[in-house]
Amino acid sequence: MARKKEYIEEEVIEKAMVLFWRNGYEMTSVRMLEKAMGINQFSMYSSFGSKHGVFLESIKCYSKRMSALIEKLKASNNGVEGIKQFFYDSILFSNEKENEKGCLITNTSNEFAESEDKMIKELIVKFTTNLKGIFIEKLRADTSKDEEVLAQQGNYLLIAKQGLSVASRVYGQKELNDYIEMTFKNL
Amino acid sequence: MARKKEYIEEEVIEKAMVLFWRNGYEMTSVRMLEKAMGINQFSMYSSFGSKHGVFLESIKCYSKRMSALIEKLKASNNGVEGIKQFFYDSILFSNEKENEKGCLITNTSNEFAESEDKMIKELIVKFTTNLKGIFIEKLRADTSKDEEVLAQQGNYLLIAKQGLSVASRVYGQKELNDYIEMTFKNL
DNA sequence: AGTGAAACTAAGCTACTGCTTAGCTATAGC
DNA sequence: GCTATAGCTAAGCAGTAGCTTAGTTTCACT
Repeated sequence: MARKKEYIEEEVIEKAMVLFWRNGYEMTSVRMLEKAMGINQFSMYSSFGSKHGVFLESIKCYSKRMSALIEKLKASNNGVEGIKQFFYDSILFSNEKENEKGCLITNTSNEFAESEDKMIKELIVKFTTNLKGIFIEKLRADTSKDEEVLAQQGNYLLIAKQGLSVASRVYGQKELNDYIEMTFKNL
Repeated sequence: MARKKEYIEEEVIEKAMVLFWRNGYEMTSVRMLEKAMGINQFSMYSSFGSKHGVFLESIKCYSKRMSALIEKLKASNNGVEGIKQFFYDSILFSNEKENEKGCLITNTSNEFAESEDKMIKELIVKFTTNLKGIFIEKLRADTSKDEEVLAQQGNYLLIAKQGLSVASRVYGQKELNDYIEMTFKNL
């Protein structure tokens, strides 16, 4: 006894996800979402409650899409080779969405670093701890590597993420494949 | 034959720098700058032209303040120990400004990653390539380390900075000292 | 003391933010 | 075919963004 929705929520959220991925949360306005999602602000707010709600669903959508790649990583028996493949797959996913950005969760983690947003933090922690665990497991399983070296590399990764390191972000996404190649060929 | 300025540009820029350092460019409003710098918007605009102008000068100010630490790093003869000291000095500089954030240049590099802002990019590249060069030089000079391992560590650093890595940003600034300690004690 | 130029204050400009609401339209059940 | 209900459109809300400007004050010079 009422009118039908003229859109499918999963479909419009996927479009929102791409936009948030490209611009980040703060740099994406409700007007931009309106255009990209192809629905009116009213529909957006009645479906997802707020801009924040749209963002949360977008992250969940991203997380869901990454699950397939993570399952593939889990299933791989070769430690380092599996992780390398995972990086390639991630880039493929980005290209598919015509997106030059890295990982949406990492970007969000950076943008919300000083924020107290519990729902966002929870989603990030859930995603990253899971993946970190799988990485460690895969690397441990690789008997060809010295554990001491792996530990050091892990710590370097953490320090770099802390942003205290001053390694530049000058290089573009294009050169990334080369870096991955360079890094993993020595492992 | 005119009125005197009631403020010193270097002094108010230092206050702007601290604010930008804490909040980033976009999250710092002209009203906030007005209060922090203790001058009126008109004065701000007549001295620096725009919010962007204030930001550029703030980065230059930061860069200048870091020069002292960089000179100390250059003068050090012990490779890894010098870099470790540099990290500690950086934290000290942050604490001095009652600031929990990492490096302003790194933060800016992240915030302006997809931007086309040439002046900002130029300042970032200048700062980072210089420091990266010094790091490499210092590490090369340390004969106690295997060059292969160093190369790998450098690449990891780059990959992590690219944001493709999914190492979490969950850890706070407080734990950072421990991480530095952990990382360098194995070097 | 009077004058011109620069620095000051405070109000106001337009554009945009996230979000709401009044009024119209399509639909399922009777 | 009528009605209740939910979705739709588009205008508009208050708040804030970066920036400008009209009007006033201070000062070095004559």
